Amino acid sequence: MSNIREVSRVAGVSTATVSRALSTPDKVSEKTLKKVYDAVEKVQYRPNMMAQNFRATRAWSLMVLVPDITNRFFATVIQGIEDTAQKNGYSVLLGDTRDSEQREAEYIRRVETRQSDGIIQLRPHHKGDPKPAEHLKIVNACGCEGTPYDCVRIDNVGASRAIVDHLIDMGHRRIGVISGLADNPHSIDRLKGYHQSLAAAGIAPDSSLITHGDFTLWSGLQAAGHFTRMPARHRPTAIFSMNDDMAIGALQGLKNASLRVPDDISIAGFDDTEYARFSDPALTTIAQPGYDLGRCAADRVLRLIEGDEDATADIVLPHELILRQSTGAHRK
Amino acid sequence: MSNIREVSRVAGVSTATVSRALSTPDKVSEKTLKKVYDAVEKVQYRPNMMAQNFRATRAWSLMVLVPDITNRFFATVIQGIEDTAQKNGYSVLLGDTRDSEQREAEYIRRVETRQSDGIIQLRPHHKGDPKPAEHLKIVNACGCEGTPYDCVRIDNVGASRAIVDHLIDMGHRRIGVISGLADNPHSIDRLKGYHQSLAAAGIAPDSSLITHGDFTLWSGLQAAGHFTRMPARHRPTAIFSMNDDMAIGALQGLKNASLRVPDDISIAGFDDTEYARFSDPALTTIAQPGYDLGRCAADRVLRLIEGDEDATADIVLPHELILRQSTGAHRK
DNA sequence: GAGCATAATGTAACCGGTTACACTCCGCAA
DNA sequence: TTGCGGAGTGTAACCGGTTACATTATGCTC
Repeated sequence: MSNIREVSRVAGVSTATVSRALSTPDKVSEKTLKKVYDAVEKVQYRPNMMAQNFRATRAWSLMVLVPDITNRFFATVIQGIEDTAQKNGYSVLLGDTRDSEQREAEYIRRVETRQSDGIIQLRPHHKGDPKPAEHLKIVNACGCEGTPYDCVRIDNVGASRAIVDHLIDMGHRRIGVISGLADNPHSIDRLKGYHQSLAAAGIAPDSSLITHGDFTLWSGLQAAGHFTRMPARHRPTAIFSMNDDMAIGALQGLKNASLRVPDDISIAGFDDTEYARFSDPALTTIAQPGYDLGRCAADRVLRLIEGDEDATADIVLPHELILRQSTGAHRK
Repeated sequence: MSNIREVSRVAGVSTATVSRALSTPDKVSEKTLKKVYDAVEKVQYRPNMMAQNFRATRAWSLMVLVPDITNRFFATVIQGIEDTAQKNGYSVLLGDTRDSEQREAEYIRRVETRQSDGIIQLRPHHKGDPKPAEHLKIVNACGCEGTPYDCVRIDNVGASRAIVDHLIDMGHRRIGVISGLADNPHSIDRLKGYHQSLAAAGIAPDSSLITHGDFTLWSGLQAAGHFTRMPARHRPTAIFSMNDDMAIGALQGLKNASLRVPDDISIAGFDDTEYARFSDPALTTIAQPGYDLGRCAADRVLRLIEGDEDATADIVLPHELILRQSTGAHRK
């Protein structure tokens, strides 16, 4: 592989001149410029980025820590990150942590050894999690209220309230919940919104109406079983699932039990992934601006890297209630 | 940030000794080892990977070129790649090309500048595509027959034949196809299998039964329109969709037209993504070993990088026909 | 043509590691 | 005592760029 020395030899100038010709051409005379370009062409020179980055002590890459890359919502966030990174000359290093603390630690170690300049974390920050080291440039792209570092998010509590209010408006009073894992901050915030809505409507909470999944299709199917096995008079007339996948899984469980949606029971999701539009019936859900969350988080981490920012930011993007056919009026 | 010189100063040894203590401890005396470790701890030393990699002229990263990261099948392949890369000390650089030639070229340029050591391409190699430069370490993880470089794939022709044979066995003779774009090699191979099956059963092909989408849910919905608008006697009694997403989209289109699946019309998909199991009715489909495709491709590219291989490989992994409820016997 | 400002180029240090080679020290055999 | 071998360590070159500083070339004014 050719290097800058070879170019300088062929062009008959110094390496400094070659470097300048390529990075600051206005500082080099026309004549020399031509000699250099010809030489570059001749020896098929491509600058060695590793050398450049090393010299500049900048890796020009961002590490994205994602719990599960096959989750379509996360994938959308990553698209937003990637586009922004690309636009600013950064690469995206993928860290699929599979929800494993150990893998996450390994990836963070890579950042400490300067394989990348910053981190975008897609897992929400849990209460018990240690605060990341001060020197790390890190932003959470799917966070919750109270994240102890930079965070881009939606108002989970409010979004949850919006969807539960909608169900209450339709006349439902026994509203089931398919939550995520109990210690997941998204679960906690959305459950909070659920309880706020019930309280505002004067509905007493009933813990038997709350069940937990892990945000997968399968766990939604299982969760549906919790409700279908209940005696009909105890059964909720509407279900709020904390993501679309679990709602789609639950849809199948309800059908297996011969419950019609929304005639016998309503169900709402969260995220508004494409599949929510294509399920049968199409899901009422909360649209999260996944792409924008990624874009904003990437913007933010780039500013941290450039050193333009110091105060911790908490950016809240708007969500939207999407009404489709999976929710309907309560029938006596 | 501390560097090796600082460690050597604190430990009272040379940088060479520090380097050896960390990479080849058996070449250093116990006493010195302790001094070095203590110093590392004291100054919180983390080796600078950029320097190491630069010196070793090895980036320890693989570039994955993926047409669309939100596609669940691709995401699964990436998981296979990532696990293998991680296990071997490599990082994965994400290149979401959005099917843009220009973006792909940009990413390949990064490899030429040695930002990463190898490429895994998820887009199939098209007939007209230029053959990648000889010096690139590149493997295709979702290729087709005839890829002019290393390739890991399934037998698309055979898989397609398996699913069309199944439809024919169920008594169908008018079998529609929702293909991908006409120039996509997967479309070409799978269409080839379709025609082989028809020929073997003595069924004359009918070009009005073939329509094209772009592998998205929406295009499947549109494609369904092509068939539902046909007069009933010309309409196919079964449809083979070249991926699950289009099949799921089509499912909705068929329902909108009050066609019952599989009673009035059968439909089969391809890929066996999780959603295929959760659609209503659940999709008959071809299971592709996505994770293994990724794993094999990563293994292969690592061998290329290590220089262990020279001959071009064409690795074919097994597929499987998954029978579910979306296909049924043809009714007169 | 001298004097000076400015443009163009070259020299060499530097980024932070690794490693070939040289050197010292020590034990042991002759 | 001398010679030898091997273990342990240090010195300095090197990877491939960038850039501060020094030097030379060029153009302009008087």
